[in-house]
Amino acid sequence: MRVLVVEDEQNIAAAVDRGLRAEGFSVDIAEDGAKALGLIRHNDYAVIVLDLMLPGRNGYDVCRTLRAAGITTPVLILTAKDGEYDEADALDLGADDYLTKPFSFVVLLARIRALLRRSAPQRSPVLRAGDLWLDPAAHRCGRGDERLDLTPREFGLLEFLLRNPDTVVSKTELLAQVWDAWFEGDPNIVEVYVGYLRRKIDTPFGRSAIETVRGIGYRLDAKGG
Amino acid sequence: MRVLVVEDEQNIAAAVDRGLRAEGFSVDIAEDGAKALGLIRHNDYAVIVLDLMLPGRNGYDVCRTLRAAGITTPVLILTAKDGEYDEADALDLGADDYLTKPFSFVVLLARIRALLRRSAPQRSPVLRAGDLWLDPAAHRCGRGDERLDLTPREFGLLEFLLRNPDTVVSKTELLAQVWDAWFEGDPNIVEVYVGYLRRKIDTPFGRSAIETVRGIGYRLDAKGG
DNA sequence: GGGGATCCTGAGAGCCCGCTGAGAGAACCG
DNA sequence: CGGTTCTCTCAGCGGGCTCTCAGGATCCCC
Repeated sequence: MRVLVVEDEQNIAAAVDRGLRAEGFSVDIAEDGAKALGLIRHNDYAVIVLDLMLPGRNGYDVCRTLRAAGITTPVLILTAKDGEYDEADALDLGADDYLTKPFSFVVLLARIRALLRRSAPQRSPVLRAGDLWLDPAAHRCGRGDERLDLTPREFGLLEFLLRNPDTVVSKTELLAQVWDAWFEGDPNIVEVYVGYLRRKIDTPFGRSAIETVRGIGYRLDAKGG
Repeated sequence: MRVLVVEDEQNIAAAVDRGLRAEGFSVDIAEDGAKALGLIRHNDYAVIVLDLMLPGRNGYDVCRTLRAAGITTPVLILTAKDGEYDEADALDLGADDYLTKPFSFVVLLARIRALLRRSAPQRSPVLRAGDLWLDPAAHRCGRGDERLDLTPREFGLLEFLLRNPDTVVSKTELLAQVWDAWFEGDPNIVEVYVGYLRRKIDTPFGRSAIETVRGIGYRLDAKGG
């Protein structure tokens, strides 16, 4: 679940970044409107959080441009109370929701979740592979009756695998989708986390839902192993 | 497209029945859990709409029982807001989606459609030559029902041959396509790997899908040998 | 039928790939 | 501010895969 945050104030951007990641989102940050539009063109975001006050092309521009391009990704606008544009304007721009600075992170998170719920009418709450299940909305998962306790990163990894059952996904793809789009680290991190996951969802049950395809990547068995 | 509605309240059952029929579904109604399980055992439903509050065996029981029996039919649970079980529980039971009463028929219909879309198998194009098959996305292959265990290089070779059935491909071409474009080694490697492949896909089955065209290259028989 | 070219195959060496344990650093929580 | 959790790095290891090589088998042409 990827979110784009368009915000030039470093501290706000960093805080939102951290918070959303902790909730299992994959976050990209853009400091100005031009960069934002570039990212939007090449990526498929679930939600865009957009500050109106930006250097260069402002949020107003960005929102109009992407709507004109036929992109319907939900946009949540951040406005300063004393800003040039007020809350009412935000909705006219094509935004789906707005939030006035300063805001609490909890509220932001709630609004984002609301947008996600709203924008995904074809939402299918529970992903399944055999008796293995995961509910993205409730942020829970389990095997049969047994609940599984996963860290955010493990959860994101399992969610992505469950969305692509019986398909081999490469480590590069996993890095891009579950980690960052331009992750520059050691792909070994994927192996490490697949290992963690296996020790939670497979080993205790004597199953093997996650298969290694040597030289290619990993595959989640649609029957749960 | 058959739907089972498990609901004891006559007026709700009748309304849902009427509505779904108008949308082209074939509908069965069960007033209690026991009847529901009986119907499920003998019929193949596309979706099951299940009220949790039932006389006798309740929805909780029904859902767990059919999941335990390995039935993966999508289940949409109806819960009363003040009920014994809440929405969150529904997911643990093995349900795929839930809806809180009272609900509008439009919403119910949308949710059912979503479940149908998701349970529809997203088929990836599978390459075939007779009973020999290879699924590039899942990275699996086999002969008939029997699964074949190939190494990455063997898999790549077979995939390329299957993409060019009944065509003679030279060793140089295979080296360029399956190995590196600028492969500088001994072309004998192709012979070696064709040998490996034959011992896995042909010899055990008494077939000969891969033919040698002396002086030219190899050809894969489109009928699988 | 002989001889050369081509193909097949068994054995084995090296190495790449993926797995895992240990641990550092950062974030979070009381 | 101390403890805990989570993320990520690193290095070692073990196994299987890739590839080389050489000798034998097969084919084709003269």
